[in-house]
Amino acid sequence: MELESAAKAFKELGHPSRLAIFKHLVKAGHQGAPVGELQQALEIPNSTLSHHVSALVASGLVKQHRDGRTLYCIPQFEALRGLIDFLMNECCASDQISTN
Amino acid sequence: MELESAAKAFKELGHPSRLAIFKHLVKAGHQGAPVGELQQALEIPNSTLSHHVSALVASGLVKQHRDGRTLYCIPQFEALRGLIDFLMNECCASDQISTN
DNA sequence: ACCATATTTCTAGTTTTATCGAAATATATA
DNA sequence: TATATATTTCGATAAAACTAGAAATATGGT
Repeated sequence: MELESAAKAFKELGHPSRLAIFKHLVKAGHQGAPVGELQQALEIPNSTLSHHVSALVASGLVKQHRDGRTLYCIPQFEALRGLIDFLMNECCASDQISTN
Repeated sequence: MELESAAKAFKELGHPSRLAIFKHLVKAGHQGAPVGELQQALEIPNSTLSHHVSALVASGLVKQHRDGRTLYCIPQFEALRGLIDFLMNECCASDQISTN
């Protein structure tokens, strides 16, 4: 993963609401959760939430999938994995961090 | 690590210059690198660089240690580890991410 | 004391982000 | 087609972040 796109993803996770959104989605698992569920859980106004979700989608951390009236937000575990790898590989002196 | 402080750290890593700074420091190892070295390596104006470094210090990702006229920036591997753990523990559905 | 080096603080202009009510769009159902 | 539900887009404002030149501070050497 390149520095630019890693920075972009970190930036999106760098907002408490968006980090909470992403966390919620990850906990929900591979099927994700509807926007409405996020709204109830986090109590953020519709329009504000929508912008935050859009930002996460733009960064590649989330994708969306409509099922009828419900729009599911699906966390992208590959992208998350990419970030973890970035922190571990690109950002670590080899002897500084162990995995245990 | 709490969500608020994780978000704060992610936010700081969410800027290309700061992520590059942090990466440089990590590569330099536990002794870190002087501000001046960062300046030469990244070609960012003094004052701008200084603000970025301050932001990293404020987030806990970097500490500083003066040696004569030289101010060393020391990456905080504990904090980095905390972020990796946050992504792996708080943000992962147990069966989604493996360590290999 | 003076000068050079290293880095920060001041100041100010520009750009980006955050926020959210209200209106609009999309889909489903009666 | 009328109505309800789910979500986004519009529009406008406020707040925060980015940038960098110039001046200031800190330290060390002569």
